[in-house]
Amino acid sequence: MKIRVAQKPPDAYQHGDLREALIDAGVKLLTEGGLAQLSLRAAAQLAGVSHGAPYRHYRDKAALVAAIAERGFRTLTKAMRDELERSGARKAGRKLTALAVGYVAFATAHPAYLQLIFGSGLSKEDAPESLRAAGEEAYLVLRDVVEAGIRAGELRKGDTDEVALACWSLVHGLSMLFIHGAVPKPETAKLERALTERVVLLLGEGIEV
Amino acid sequence: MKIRVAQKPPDAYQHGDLREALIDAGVKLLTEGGLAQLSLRAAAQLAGVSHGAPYRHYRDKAALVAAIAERGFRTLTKAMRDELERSGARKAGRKLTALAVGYVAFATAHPAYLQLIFGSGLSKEDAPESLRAAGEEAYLVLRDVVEAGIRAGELRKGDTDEVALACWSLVHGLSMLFIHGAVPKPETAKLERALTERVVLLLGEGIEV
DNA sequence: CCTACCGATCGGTAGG
DNA sequence: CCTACCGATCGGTAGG
Repeated sequence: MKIRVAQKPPDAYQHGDLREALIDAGVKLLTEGGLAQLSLRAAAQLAGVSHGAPYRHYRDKAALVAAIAERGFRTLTKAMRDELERSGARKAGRKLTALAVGYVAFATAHPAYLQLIFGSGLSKEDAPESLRAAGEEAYLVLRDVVEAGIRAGELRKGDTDEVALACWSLVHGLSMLFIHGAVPKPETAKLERALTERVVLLLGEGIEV
Repeated sequence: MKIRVAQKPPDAYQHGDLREALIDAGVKLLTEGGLAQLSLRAAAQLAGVSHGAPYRHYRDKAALVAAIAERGFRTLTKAMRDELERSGARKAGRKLTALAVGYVAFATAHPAYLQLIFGSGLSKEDAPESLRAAGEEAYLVLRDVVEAGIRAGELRKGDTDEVALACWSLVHGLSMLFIHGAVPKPETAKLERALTERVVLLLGEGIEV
């Protein structure tokens, strides 16, 4: 005889929005165990439903993955916007620094999102439209700042997308190196922020004589 | 009665070096199907041996993954050194550009390596010593160029590791964005190279006025 | 939304 | 280095 242990989380969703609850569960799995731990079945269990239930809301696993990635983009966009506002920056250089700090903080706080967005088989072609849009929105936060900076004469003249690409690459790369542990990760959020600011400053001023 | 179809590749390894053959197989799996397709069993099949055989050479799956990642680092190091030599660059700015071109070319030619190195659970702590050393060697190629550049007065004075971190972040981020398709990937290697050079130039000269 | 089931794959081990 | 086996997990579907 098998003892049946209650595995349903005490506060699983209650008839409410299983669709959202599954995303929550997926994020949790991702955060705690990485990409390999993300499965529809485990998400269903975490949400307190049977493993057949998710198919009422998602056609297949890829659909849930896309939904999680979409939320990731939205969270990232918000993190950047919040930091931008919080900083009260008015000049392009300061604004870009704020965006960078927001991006890196998001990345190190939720490494699973970046792993999912950039690490899974989600390539741009077969991504659902809403996911593509969420990614585009995040990019536009950066692009707008760059464009305004060039127009205001605070950034050197140049192709807006190319300058934005340089900023994005720098910050994304820094985030990935932090996440992977390739760089000794600063021990406090404050130190992380300071290092991020110095690295961004290098892009601002240039490293050559 | 079951028809037995020959699944052994015609030119699988022959009693030679199964250890190396399994790495080859793993790289192939990774390249063709991404991280999710990498399994010890599939690698064994590709190498033409039974699925129990790999355990004679690798304690577990993680050991094979580490071996593949190590080869990835060595290939990357070679790609950077080759491009550096090929360029004939003598000044730091040109050298850094060459390293960047080599890095990005490696990344887009072998996206699976970067996915494995930076995307799997290989964190710095539990990595075998040889893997850590291979990663360090790749970093030193960059660091040496930066250090020499600062000493020669071709790069602004500053913390060597911090400047190197900025370079690495920029190039790594650019590579990841290319791989993921977040940026419209240049259609030819020549265009990719040109874009990489322009982005690196932005770091060299700075984007602020 | 559940139970029961399918085929497939996996990591790993025993025993030779 | 092979065969045979283990327990586990997975995505997905049928049928209710």
